[in-house]
Amino acid sequence: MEGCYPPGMRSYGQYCAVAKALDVVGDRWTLLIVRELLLRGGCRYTDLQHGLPGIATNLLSQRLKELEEQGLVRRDAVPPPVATTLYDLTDAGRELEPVLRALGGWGVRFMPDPTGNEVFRSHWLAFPVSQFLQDGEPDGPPATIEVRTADQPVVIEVGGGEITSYLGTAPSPDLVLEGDPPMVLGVLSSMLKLADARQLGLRTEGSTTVLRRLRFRVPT
Amino acid sequence: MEGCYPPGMRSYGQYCAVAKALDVVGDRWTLLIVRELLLRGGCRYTDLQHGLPGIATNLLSQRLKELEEQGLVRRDAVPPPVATTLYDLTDAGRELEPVLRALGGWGVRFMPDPTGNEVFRSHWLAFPVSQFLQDGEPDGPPATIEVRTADQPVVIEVGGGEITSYLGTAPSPDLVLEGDPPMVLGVLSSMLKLADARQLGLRTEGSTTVLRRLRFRVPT
DNA sequence: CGGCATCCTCTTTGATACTG
DNA sequence: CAGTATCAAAGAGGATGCCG
Repeated sequence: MEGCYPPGMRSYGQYCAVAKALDVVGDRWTLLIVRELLLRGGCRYTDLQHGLPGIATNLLSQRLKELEEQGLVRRDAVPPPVATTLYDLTDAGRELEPVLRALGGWGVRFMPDPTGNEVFRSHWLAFPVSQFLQDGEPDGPPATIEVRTADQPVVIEVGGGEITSYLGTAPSPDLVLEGDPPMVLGVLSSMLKLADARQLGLRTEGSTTVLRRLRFRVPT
Repeated sequence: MEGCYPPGMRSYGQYCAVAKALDVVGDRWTLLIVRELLLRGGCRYTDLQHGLPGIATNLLSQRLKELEEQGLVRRDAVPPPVATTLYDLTDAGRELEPVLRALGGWGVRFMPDPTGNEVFRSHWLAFPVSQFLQDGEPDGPPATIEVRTADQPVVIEVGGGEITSYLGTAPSPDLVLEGDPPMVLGVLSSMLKLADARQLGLRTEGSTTVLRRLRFRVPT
């Protein structure tokens, strides 16, 4: 039942769009590599390794090769003095974003009960923040939240009805949240009350009133 | 890096909604099983085997067990005289439909170039028909197309701006299309001209004017 | 260092055969 | 019909080695 395009390529052999999509991106780690490239844009091999804790290095290199052959990933050689190669998505690869958003939207149901020994990377916040959080007071003044919860600080900007996030620090944030990822997520999504979170070890600096502007909504 | 919920369960160990979703539905065949259950509703083990050509029976039984443990699939015992067990999705499982639609929407790009030795099942048409086809003449009279391309005939009903499909035969269809799946898909999506398709072996009965009402559109 | 390739072990998959 | 049992082959995970 192997369509067997190149030898070693395993296909479901079904004339169905879902099966054909899974032929290309259904292998283990593949969609997470796409997630990394979507969130980071062009980046180096080592950056990918950092964003994919647990992946074996040979597997990452193999997947990148396959993705390049399938036309989802492009490999750009950056000339000296940088002298490295950057990996980035092609248009076809970038068009997987709705798939990742749908998967993430379905997967949020598992976020409230973390196993405790899971890894977290700050830039993973970008998807949920833009997908699930809304500014409940579009006419309110702009406000910034700095989140310190993992490898790098993240800034969340609220204002004019929009919510954006980026890696970095804010010069004078209205609020600083510091604590482990499930707690920070819980507070941002209003699923955890601030008082409870503080009992569990959340540290805050500044005014927490901005949190009341955040509206959590899983798109239907 | 194993979250290791039950022993044998392989997790990415990442506190990320996408990774958590893939922990549950990222294994080989899992999403195709969900596709079958979405398209068929409650059905028997053997029906699933028929809709999943190529799956090993032990793997199907194992996946169903896992899906049941994860709360995506329910197993209903039907009492005699039928005396069988039906598999069906729970609400959580059914909520994967947007994921499958996104995957299918991305995967249609591979449909124009079939490898030739792929399997096709008629009920797989239901997703693409409802997702990609629109009735371009909502004020036109109702019309029916009967498609004979695989294991069972399929009826496509066009009318009032809506397009629906179901397995079965129409008493007096306006048009009958008979040929292999890529050709029928090509004609339905207007990617293949009727004259060309006929040269390639497409057989038709009745009036083909209804085809001009069908609008193919990949949702953005 | 960054960017892999190799080697080895362990797990998962696939094909087939068999059972209540 | 609805699975379980068995076994070979493929793939994943981990450690380490190589090379500019």
